[in-house]
Amino acid sequence: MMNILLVEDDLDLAATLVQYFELESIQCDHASNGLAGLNLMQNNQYDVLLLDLNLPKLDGLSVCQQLRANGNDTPILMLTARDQLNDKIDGFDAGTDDYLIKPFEMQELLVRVQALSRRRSGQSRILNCGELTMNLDTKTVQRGQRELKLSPTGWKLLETLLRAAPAVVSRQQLEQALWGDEPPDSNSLKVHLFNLRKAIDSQSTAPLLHTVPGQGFCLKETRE
Amino acid sequence: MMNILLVEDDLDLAATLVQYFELESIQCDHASNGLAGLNLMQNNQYDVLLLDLNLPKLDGLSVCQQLRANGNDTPILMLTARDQLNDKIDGFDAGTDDYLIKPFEMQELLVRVQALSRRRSGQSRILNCGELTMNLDTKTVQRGQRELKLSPTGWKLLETLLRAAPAVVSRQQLEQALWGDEPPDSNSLKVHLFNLRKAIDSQSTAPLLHTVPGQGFCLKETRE
DNA sequence: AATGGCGTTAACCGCGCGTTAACTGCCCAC
DNA sequence: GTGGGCAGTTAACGCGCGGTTAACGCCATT
Repeated sequence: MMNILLVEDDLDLAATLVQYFELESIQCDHASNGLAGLNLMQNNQYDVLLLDLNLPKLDGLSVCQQLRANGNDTPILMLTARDQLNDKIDGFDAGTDDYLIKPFEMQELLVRVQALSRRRSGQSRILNCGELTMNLDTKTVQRGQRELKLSPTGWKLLETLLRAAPAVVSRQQLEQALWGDEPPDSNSLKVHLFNLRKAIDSQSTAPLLHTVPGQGFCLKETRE
Repeated sequence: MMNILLVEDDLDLAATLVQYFELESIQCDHASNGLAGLNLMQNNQYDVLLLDLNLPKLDGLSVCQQLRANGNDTPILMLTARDQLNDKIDGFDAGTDDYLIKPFEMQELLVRVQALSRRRSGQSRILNCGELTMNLDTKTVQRGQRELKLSPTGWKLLETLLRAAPAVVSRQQLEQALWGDEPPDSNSLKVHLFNLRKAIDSQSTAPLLHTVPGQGFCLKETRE
């Protein structure tokens, strides 16, 4: 069962689309502004994101950029009334995967959504690094055979690190991923990282979570 | 460097496209019929496949189906003169990732190709000079096989030198890069450069970091 | 009302890193 | 031969970053 998110401020259109998708047995959530959409994306797992370009609170391009900055690589299909080529280019630069000009035919939207989701679903919904594996479906994390218990923030933290691995993720990026634009004042991130370390690395010989001084943190196997 | 395959029987159009891609430094192979295209696909590794729908010997849809049946999941962008919705649906059913209707603008083709290839491979960002390589994602630096350990400032210093290499960078520019408009009073830069030298060049025969008296510093391979 | 999980906050600590100053060695001018 | 300037080298100091711990408060569950 496919599960997608539609972010669209035209409520009539939104209702029509949601209904149409239901007929095709596609579960379609809906947000009517950019901020709400971003929130839903951060707290749920969707197969495809349908994103209007002109949105209240936060426009589609910004939503797209923020998601990508957070390491979210859900396929994004942009909807727009403007058929200017420049907009398309901006969209692709922001990390969009496809584009559709209003007005469009429902059938075409459907096949494009299916194409995007198909490409995605080829990839397994399992993230891993070394002997560490995170299953996005069952929401479980294992180090080797041992199953780890993580708090919600610990989970999100690990997920963003895993998606980026073995690249380094800066403090700023991590804060952005955890709290959006309003990070708490103090060293909360430090504590969460400490707890995550305890969960992941404490009972093992070789640590996976490394700090790169002045740069950030990364997950990496150290072999030698 | 991106590497794509174009399967197109209109030789004029094909020539134009290949040329255009070259301007964008995209390597573009060409086949003029379906069978030849299939052969090339099976013997090479491409980032994206541009596929015309109407082709001699074997039409685009069949090529697409055969590739997918063989487990090849290279992103496919279909080109076609017919803009019938039914064709699109057939295309997506066969495993196509995107669609473009002739005539199209080159620029649009370009961004769509880039979007497809981007999704496929997260290309890592790397700077290098001689046997020195700096990976901006994993924040690691290697000289040959040996991995180097740098302090945050050492890193920044090396990065600005690498970006400029093999050009000379003045003291002032380096100070600007490290501290912005308020450089520390004394010979801090000298010390950092000394440490950087120690990290990069100490265990090697040929130094890479050179000082140009009265001018500044540069990274350069000295071959003689 | 009591409990426990979880996120935030503050305080503390050790050490790495950056800064600083002082010194050396070299080249060139006089 | 002598002095000044420039680049390289070394060691000491002190701050701040990152790690660690404990306490507090919120919320949900019972």
